[in-house]
Amino acid sequence: MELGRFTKVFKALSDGTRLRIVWVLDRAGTELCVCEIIDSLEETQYNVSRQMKILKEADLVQERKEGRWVFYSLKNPESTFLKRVLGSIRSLSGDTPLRDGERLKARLSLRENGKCVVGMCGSSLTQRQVPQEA
Amino acid sequence: MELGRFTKVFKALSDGTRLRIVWVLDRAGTELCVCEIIDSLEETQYNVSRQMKILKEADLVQERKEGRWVFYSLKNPESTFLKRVLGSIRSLSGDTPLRDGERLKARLSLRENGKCVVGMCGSSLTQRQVPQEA
DNA sequence: TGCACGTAAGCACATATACGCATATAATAC
DNA sequence: GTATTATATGCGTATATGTGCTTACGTGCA
Repeated sequence: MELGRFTKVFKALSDGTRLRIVWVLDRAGTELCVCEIIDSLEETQYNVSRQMKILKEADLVQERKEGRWVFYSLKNPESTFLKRVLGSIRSLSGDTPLRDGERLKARLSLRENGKCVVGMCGSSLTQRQVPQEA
Repeated sequence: MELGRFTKVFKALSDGTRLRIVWVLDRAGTELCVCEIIDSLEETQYNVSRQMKILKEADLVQERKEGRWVFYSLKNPESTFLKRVLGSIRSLSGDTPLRDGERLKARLSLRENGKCVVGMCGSSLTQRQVPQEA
């Protein structure tokens, strides 16, 4: 497997926001609506959207469109390399992922018939205000 | 394990030169003298030296000084995370690592009593000229 | 047709990164 | 001492990256 493929993947994972997204996707086990990721991380809409694009270009996630909604999921790792890398992320812990996981769980409980039915923040916010960092 | 630790490691591995260095160190199985790394990668002295510093700051390698020589080796992975990540790099292949490995082997054969005794390039070059890329 | 909403993209800017070059540091040799 | 050798560092610069803000796109609904 080529050098460029490796560096691309590592680069995609070298950012905190993207790492959290991958972690949450892995944790969820299913595809997630963008708004669910936004609410889980308490990040801005445009930032999450941007990072999703980078993760997609690194071939780490795939998207599925359904009406206005876009669902993202981890791509099935086609190589030992990706299996190991994704596996490594599972040992991620600490305050931030912990809270992300809790918010993810809360967001997922709002689903109906396993589908996302609410927008961002579970309310009518279009843009998020600055999230409080730990 | 903290988010920052993860991103730092991934960032350190997101560069082609550094990835090749880690791969060569892993491949060698022993500590390598800086000049052996330089000759294996056919990279400039200052560039390799710089990347070693970054890898050291990411806690991926350790150094041991002996007179004028400095030997670098992979740190023993203290976590599952690092074990998996380093394991993932082992599946690296392609032209560049292949050639790096061949040059490494050639360079290691110049050792005496398991020690590096020649300088860079096996000759008297102080600075390397531009390496030809594939 | 027009509006609302989920998502993506463009622009601006501050910061980080990679890398060539020259030079510095440190240890050995003469 | 000076010279030589192995390695490290500082400077300059081109390019990449992260992120806030605004705006555009696309779909569904009144």
